[in-house]
Amino acid sequence: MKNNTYYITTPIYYPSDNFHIGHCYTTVIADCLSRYHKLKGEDVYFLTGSDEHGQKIAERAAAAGKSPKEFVDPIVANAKDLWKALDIEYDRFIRTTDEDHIRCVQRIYEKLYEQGDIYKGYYEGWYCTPCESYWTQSQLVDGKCPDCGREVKLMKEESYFLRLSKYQKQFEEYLESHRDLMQPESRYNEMVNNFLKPGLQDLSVSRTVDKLSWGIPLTFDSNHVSYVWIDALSNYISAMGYLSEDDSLFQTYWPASLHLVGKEIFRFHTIIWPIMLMALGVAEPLKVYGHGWLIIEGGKISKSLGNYKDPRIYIKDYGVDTVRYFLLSEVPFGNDGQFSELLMVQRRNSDLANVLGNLVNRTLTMSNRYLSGKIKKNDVSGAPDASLQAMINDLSVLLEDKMDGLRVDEAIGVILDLLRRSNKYVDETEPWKLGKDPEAKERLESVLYHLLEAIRVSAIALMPFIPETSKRIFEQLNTSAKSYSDMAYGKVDEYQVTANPEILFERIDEKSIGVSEEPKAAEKPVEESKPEITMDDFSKIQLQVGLVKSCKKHPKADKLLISQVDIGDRTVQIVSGIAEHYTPEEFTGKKIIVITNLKPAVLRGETSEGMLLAGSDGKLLEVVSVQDLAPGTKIY
RNA sequence: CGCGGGGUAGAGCAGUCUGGAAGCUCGUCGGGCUCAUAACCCGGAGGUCGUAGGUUCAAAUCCUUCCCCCGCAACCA
Repeated sequence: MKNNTYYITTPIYYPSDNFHIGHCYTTVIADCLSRYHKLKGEDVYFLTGSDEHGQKIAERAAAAGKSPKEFVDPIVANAKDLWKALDIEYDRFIRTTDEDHIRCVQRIYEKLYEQGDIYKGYYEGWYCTPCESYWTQSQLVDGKCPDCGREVKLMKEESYFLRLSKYQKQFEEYLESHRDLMQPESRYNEMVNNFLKPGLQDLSVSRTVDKLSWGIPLTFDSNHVSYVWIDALSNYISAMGYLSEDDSLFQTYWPASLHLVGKEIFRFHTIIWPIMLMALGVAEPLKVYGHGWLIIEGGKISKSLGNYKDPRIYIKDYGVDTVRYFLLSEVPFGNDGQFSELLMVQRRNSDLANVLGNLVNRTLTMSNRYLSGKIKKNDVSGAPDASLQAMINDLSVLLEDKMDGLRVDEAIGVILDLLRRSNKYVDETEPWKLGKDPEAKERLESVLYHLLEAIRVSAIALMPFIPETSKRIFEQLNTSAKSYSDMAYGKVDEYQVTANPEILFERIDEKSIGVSEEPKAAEKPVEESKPEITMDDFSKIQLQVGLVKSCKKHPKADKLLISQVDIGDRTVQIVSGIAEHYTPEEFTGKKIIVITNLKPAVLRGETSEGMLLAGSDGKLLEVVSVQDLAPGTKIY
């Protein structure tokens, strides 16, 4: 890597469905950091993309009667359109179905295979045929399947494995001197304690074609395709031409300066990926940042819950910069943040309309009214000038400090501080009074010049965050002093500002959005329906009323309750994952609906002889119950 | 005793490492101003800094107890 390069990536997202505001969050941060480093004059490469292989997409495509590629194409097209709408300036959108990626992944497999870091092995496990699952010795209950309690047999299935274990020690040593690989650092212990200390297991990296066809074929074994992580993680170097005829990008940009990832895939990026690279003899990425999530009304954004709208609706209603600004400012470093339309509008009103927009508007109006829009640099100084000048000149340093630390939200705060100070400066200097005093023309010009400089420098700082707005500000100021080196007081000799200032951000009445928000969230179920079934299928299920006679917590699991349920002719034990929603006391005595002919299962050592009906939206969970029917009554 | 993070004004956070007047943004109440987008500026109210104890001249900050939240892992028929 050359000194002056900056290579940043987002995860490649899984296009089993259209992207939501959570994807936007990661991508907008990446875009912001990318633009910031470009602004500083660095040679930036910004990669994003989609991860298109795997079981789930194969299944969803089959359900839709399409090939996987056909299924994914429109989703990817839609994603690109979304990034365009969000002003995302990426250098490449890589798809794991791209020719060059596939070729690169195959070569990586070959290389690792040839040097013995990938070996053919077997899931050696106890296989339960009816459950189609493997279990380790320790998972077995009385030597039987922990799921269904039946006999298991020792079976082997072919798979290739990546020797993570071989590199464990080497990686641990590397980590000790590169703690800042993991950002925020608080996740360091989490990773080391949970995954490294217990010892790394070799990672299964292939599937046989009869189990999974939608993957990259392995060149040395036509019976296997790639499975998940080598395929997905390699995108960061396949996009750079690693192991290809032209690897100039790789030579220029690798190692990556920053992989931005959600905290749910942090582990793969900070353990498996570095070890993979170690095995390939390739340098480690410099940093991996696991950011928090946007939370909607207490719950994670989720495709299956359908608790989100197409982000383009917000862009259309409020403008791209309102959405970008909110995403960048709302979520504290490494923590989760709240997303709601109301919060977004509030932030737009208070920061963008009141502080920024109004400052620009009042300054331009006075410039035109009192000095016909022509303001020269001028030395007639007054009391508050020095402190404003100091803030203008300090901005780039403060901004750099925050951005280097990935404190994007705090970086915005630093810019807002200057804008707030500028609004205060207006009150301190009272230019409207100076404007009425012919003697004070020089001083007035100096005051307005200070304000224009504060706005200009702020607008430069805001370019990575809200580029469209910065552009509009430069147009209204009619200035070309907008490079990084222009972030200092006094870089413009004379302004001739626009005669017709336009409002940057109209205030939005909060009442106009509060109403429509809540119903709409629930209105839009994105969850796919299950395939049609026949009456025959349904009649296989035996549903009966059950009376919960007693109930206790599962001694070895947090989420499970164990209930003794009277279903008329007998009493059965049912284990259910509702401990977070019901206490044993309040659950006892309920009359519930039970599936009574379900194959018994063993959950953490307790037999469950049925299943109860309950509904959940991800947050609220309610068990279906009846009033008057007697235990044992059949439900149709 | 699986591992980790956190509890500071109605909301969201900083301050804790390196002990020394409890701070910022939003909201709220009052005042000012009139260049501006009901904006902007100033001021007020609002805190047992989770709890109990300890160290110290001095504790949000250091030590110990307990309580509560959230992640990870496990588990969710």
